[in-house]
Amino acid sequence: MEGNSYHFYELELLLQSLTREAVSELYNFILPLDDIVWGIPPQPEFGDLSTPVALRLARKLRRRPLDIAQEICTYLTEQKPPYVKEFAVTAPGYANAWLDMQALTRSVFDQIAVDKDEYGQVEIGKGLKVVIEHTNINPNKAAHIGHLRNACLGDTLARLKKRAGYDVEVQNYIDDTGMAVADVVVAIQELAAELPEEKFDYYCWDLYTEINRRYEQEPKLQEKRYEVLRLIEEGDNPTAELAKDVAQKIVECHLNTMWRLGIYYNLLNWESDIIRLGFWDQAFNLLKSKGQLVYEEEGPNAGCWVVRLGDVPGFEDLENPDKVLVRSNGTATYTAKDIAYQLWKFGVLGKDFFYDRCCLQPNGTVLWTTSSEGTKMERFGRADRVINVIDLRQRYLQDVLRFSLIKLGFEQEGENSVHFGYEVVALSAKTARELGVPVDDEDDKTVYAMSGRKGIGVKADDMVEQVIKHATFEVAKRHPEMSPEEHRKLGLDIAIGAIRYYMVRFNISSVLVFDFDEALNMQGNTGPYLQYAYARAANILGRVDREILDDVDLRTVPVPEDLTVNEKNLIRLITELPVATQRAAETLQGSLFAEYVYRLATGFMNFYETSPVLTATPARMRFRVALVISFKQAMSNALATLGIPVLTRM
RNA sequence: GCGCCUGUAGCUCAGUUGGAUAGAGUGUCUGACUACGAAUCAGAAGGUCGGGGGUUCGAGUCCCUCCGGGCGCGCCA
Repeated sequence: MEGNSYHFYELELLLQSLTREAVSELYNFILPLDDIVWGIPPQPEFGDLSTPVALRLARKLRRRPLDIAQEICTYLTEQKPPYVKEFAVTAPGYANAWLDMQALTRSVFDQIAVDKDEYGQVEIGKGLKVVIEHTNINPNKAAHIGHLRNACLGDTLARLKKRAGYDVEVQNYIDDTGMAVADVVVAIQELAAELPEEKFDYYCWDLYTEINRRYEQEPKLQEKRYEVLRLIEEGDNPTAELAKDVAQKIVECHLNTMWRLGIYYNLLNWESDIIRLGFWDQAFNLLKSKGQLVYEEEGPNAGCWVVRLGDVPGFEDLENPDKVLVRSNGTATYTAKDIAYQLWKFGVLGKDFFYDRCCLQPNGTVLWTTSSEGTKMERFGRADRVINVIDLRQRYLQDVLRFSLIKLGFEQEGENSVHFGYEVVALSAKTARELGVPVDDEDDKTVYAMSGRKGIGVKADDMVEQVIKHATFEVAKRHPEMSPEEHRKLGLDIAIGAIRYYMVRFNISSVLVFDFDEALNMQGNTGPYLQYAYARAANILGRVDREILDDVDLRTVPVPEDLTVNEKNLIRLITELPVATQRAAETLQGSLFAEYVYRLATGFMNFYETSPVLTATPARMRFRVALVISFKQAMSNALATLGIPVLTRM
C-alpha cells in the first residue's frame, strides 16, 4: 500500500493519527494509537467510519462525551483529510465521518487497473524468509481428513504469506524411521504375502489397524516392533530397505492426494537423513559450546544432559520441568533431534542436508528432497521465521522446543519459532454412525475422535472423491449440453473449492466437527458460493457488447455522483482486500480471510440482484461494467489466495 | 492433581484491544426465474450468549466462582 491511493484502511490509519493529534492539542493528553479505533459503524445513518474515542476520554476528562466528540469533529474538519466530506456526532458520543465515495472509487479503479493480479498484495514481509512446515503425515497409511485440515491450513498460510510479500518455503517432514512405519513393517512381515500396487496407502491403513489388534492379543509381538525399529535406525539391512520402500510409496500416495487439491511443497525433509547426517551430534557440540546444556550428576535426571526450564512461565508447577535431551544411556530424545532440526531451519546448525530433485509437481514447480549423498545447495532453510503447522495436542512439546532454543542460547531463533497449533478433526455422531463406529443413539452432541490405530476415520481420498461426485452431479443437472468429461472437470474444481473453504473457514482453536452432509453442502457460506459469484461476474462481462467492453477503461470511466447503496457496499468491500490480506497474514488467521472473501461475494450477490448492468442507461452501464471488472479481479486474487479455482462457468 | 482450550439460535459457526438493536449459514415456513444463470435473492420464526456474582457510562468480550465438554503434563516417538 503506497502512493496516494487512499482506501478505507489508509483512511482509518490517517484518521487515527489525526484524532490523536486532536486529543493532544485539545486536551493536552497523549492517547496510544491502539486506543483510537476508526471502524465501520453498524448503521448507514452513523456514517462511513466512526470512533467511540470520546466515550473513552469522558471518564478521564470528566466531561460529557458528546461535547468531546463535537470538539474532536470540529478539529478534524479543520484538518481537511482527503476523501472525507463531513464529520458529525451521534449519541452517546460517537464521532462519525462521511466519505467522498466518488473520489474513493476513482482511486480504487486506478489501483486495480495498475496492479491487476497483484491487487491486494502487501509488502510487510519483504526481505523476510519464512519456512512453513506442514502436512507431516506419518508415512504408514492413507491420509485422513485431519491431515487434510493440516495441509489446507498450511497451504493457505503459505499463500497468504506470499501475498504479504514474504519469501515462503514449504517443507513437508517425513518421519520415515518412527514407530508408525515400524508397525506397518511388522504387519507386512507377519501378515502379508505380497503388496498391492494400487491404493497402497489404503492397504496399509488396514494393515496398521490389524497389527494393532494383534498387539493387544499377543503382547509378545510387541517385542518385534522394537527390533524392527532398531533395524530401521541402524540401516543397511533388508528390514530397513522394506521400511524405506513403504515410506516412499506412502509419501507418493500422500502427494497425489494433496496435489489434487492444489497443495504443493518445496522440499521433503526425511527423518532418516537427519539421523544419517548426524544433525544431533552437530547440535550437541554446538549447544555444549554455548554452555547452557547441563549434565546432571544427581537427582531424577542423573546421568542425563538436560535443559533447565523451571523458570519458564507455565513450567513452574511441573513435577520435573527440566527436559532431558540425552538419556543416561547416551541416546538422544525426540526433542533433541527436533532442536537440531529447528536450528537447521534457521541456518544456524552449521550443517546442511544434501539434495536431490524429487519430481516435477503438476503446477510446474520442482519438488526437492533431502538426501544423505546428493548435491549441496544453499537455498533451503536459512529462515528468518519458522512456522510449524502441528495439531494442538503437541503444544507442550512445541513449547519445550521453543523455550529450549531460547535457554540454550538461540534466543532469536526461539522467538521466531511459531507453533501454528490447530485443533483436530472429529466426527459428528451422524458421520461416525455411517462409518460403523459404535455411537450413543440418544446423544447427537457428542463428537467422536478419529484413531489411526483403530482404523476409525474418513480417508482424505474418500472424502475428496465423494465431494467430486456430488459436485459433478450438480454440474450435470445444470449443463445437460456438456459431456461427462466436462462435468467431471468442473466438478473437480468445485469440489476443491468446497473442501478447501470448509477446511479453513473455522477458528483453528476449536475442534472441527466433520459431518459429511455439511462438507458436501454447496449452498450458502461455502466455497462454491464464492466461485459462483465470480462466475456470475464473468457471465455479465461475457454478454457486454464487445466494443463497449474494449472501450471501458478503469482509469477513465466516469464514476456517477449518485452511487447506490449496493454499489457503495461492493466498492468498499473491494477496497478491503489489501488489509484483509495483511491482517490474516500477520495474525495467521486464514479463517479471517475466508470470512472476508465470503463478505465480498455476498456484496457482489446483492449488487447483482439489485443492479442491472446490461439494461442500465449507457453511462450507468459503463460504470457498472467497470465495477464488475474490478470485482472480478479482486475476487480472482482472493480465490487464488485461498487456493480455490476460479471458474467462468459452473 | 496441575495446566491449556472450549461452551453464543434446533444444527455448524462469526462476533476486532469492552462500544450503537448479539450476526451468518443450514434446517423449518413464505415469497421471487419469458429478467445479467435460482449453486441466488427477499421475508418470517428461532437467543436466560453454560449458571451465579463482580468491575463501569456500557460486558458475549475483563475479573472471581461453580457446572459441562476436549486435550496435555516421560530418560515414548
